[in-house]
Amino acid sequence: MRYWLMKSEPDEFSIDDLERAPGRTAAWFGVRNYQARNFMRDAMHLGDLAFFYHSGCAQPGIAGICRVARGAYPDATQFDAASLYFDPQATLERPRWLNVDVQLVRRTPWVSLVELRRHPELADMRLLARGNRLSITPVEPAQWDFITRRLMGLD
DNA sequence: GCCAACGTTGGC
DNA sequence: GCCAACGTTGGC
Repeated sequence: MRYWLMKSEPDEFSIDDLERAPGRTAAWFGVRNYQARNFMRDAMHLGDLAFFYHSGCAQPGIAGICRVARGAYPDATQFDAASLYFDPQATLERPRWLNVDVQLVRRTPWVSLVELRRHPELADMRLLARGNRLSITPVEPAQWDFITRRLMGLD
């Protein structure tokens, strides 16, 4: 099993939205970056755990934990001409973009970006790399344990 | 609103 | 294949 960090702008889709979704499960749609898509396609598996990270807001940071509830499948919004995420080059036969489904496991004590940066144990987190903009990044098991145990106080 | 950093596009 | 121009991300 692998660990991930998935960014979402709370104005677009927040942890509250996921909590309110049927079965606390929703499609992680709208990823339009090949590297992030390939992570979903090639490396994400059912049951993987991910931090739900709020970006592009006043208080960027981790707000909860979710689980991959369905492996990668075509993102419906690429076919929807009315969607912000419409891609005229995508076809049903040859979809370009994928998404997974995620289910909320739990809200967690909030861990800010500033807090994450304070800890040398997390210095190698992909999220914190200079210039990183990837919306889906891997998290090492040791980093996951440090954040969940030491910073969130979870078992 | 600013701007650094990155990804994509398209002319050549 | 190169690379300049442009668009986007996302923290501040």
